[in-house]
Amino acid sequence: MDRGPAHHPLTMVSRGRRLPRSFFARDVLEVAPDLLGCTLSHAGVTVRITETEAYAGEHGDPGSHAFRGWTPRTAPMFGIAGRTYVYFTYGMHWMLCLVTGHDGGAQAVLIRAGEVVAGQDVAATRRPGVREREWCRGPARLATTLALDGSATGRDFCVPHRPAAGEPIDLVVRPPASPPDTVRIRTGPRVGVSGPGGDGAAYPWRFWLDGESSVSPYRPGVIRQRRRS
DNA sequence: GTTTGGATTCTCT
DNA sequence: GAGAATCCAAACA
Repeated sequence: MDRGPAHHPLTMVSRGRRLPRSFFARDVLEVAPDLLGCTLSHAGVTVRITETEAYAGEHGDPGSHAFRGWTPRTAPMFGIAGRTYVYFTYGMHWMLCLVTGHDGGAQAVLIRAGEVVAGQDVAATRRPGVREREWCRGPARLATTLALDGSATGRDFCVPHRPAAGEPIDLVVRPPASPPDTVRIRTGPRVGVSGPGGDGAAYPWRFWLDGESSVSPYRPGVIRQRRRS
C-alpha cells in the first residue's frame, strides 16, 4: 500500500469537512498514524493532533482496556467506529479515544498530544498558569484543554450535531490544513502501558510527528507500590 | 463485600 | 527523579 501523500486516505476528504466514518472504519494501525496532523475541535478549542497510540481491542492486545472483554466502561469501544471512548483514570484524569475498525472489534486510538491551533483564549482559561506548549502535552492535559470528560463518551463524531442548551458540545475531527506529512511520522512503544502490552518490540503502536514540541515524553509502564494506610 | 491497580500529572527536592 | 494525589472499574473472596 502506497502511504505517500498522493495516495493518502486524507487526500480524499475535503478540507474543513469532518472525517467520514469510512476513515475510522479501518484497522487501528492505519488510522492511528493517519490521524497525525488532523484537527480535533471541541468546546471552542481546536487541536492539531501530534501524537496517538493504537489499542487493538479484545483480541491480541493485552494493553487494551477491551482485552478482558465487554464491560460497562468499555462498551463504547465495542460499538461502531467513529464514536468516542472517554475514560477516567488515576482518580483524577480523563482521556480521549476514538473508536476505529469494524463494529464490535473494540479498536481505539488514544489521542496523546496536540498543539492548540484555534481557541487559544479559551484554552488559556482552562489551563491557567500553564505554558502554551504544555496545554495538550499528554492525554489528560489534552482532555482538560478540550473540556472533555465522561459526559462525552460514546458520542458519534462522524455526524453533525447542533447541541441545544445544556446538551453536550459537538466534537469534530477534520483532515490536516496541508497535505499529510507522512515522512515525519515516528513509531515506538506505548507510554505507561505495564505488562506485555507495553513491549515496544511486540507493540510499537505509538505514533508521533517528529520534531513536535507538544509530543509527550516517553515513560515505560511501571507497577506502582500501593500507599500504606 | 474488599482489594488492587491504573493508557497520568503535579509538586517538591 | 521521586513521590503523592485521587477514585473508579474490575477482579476476587
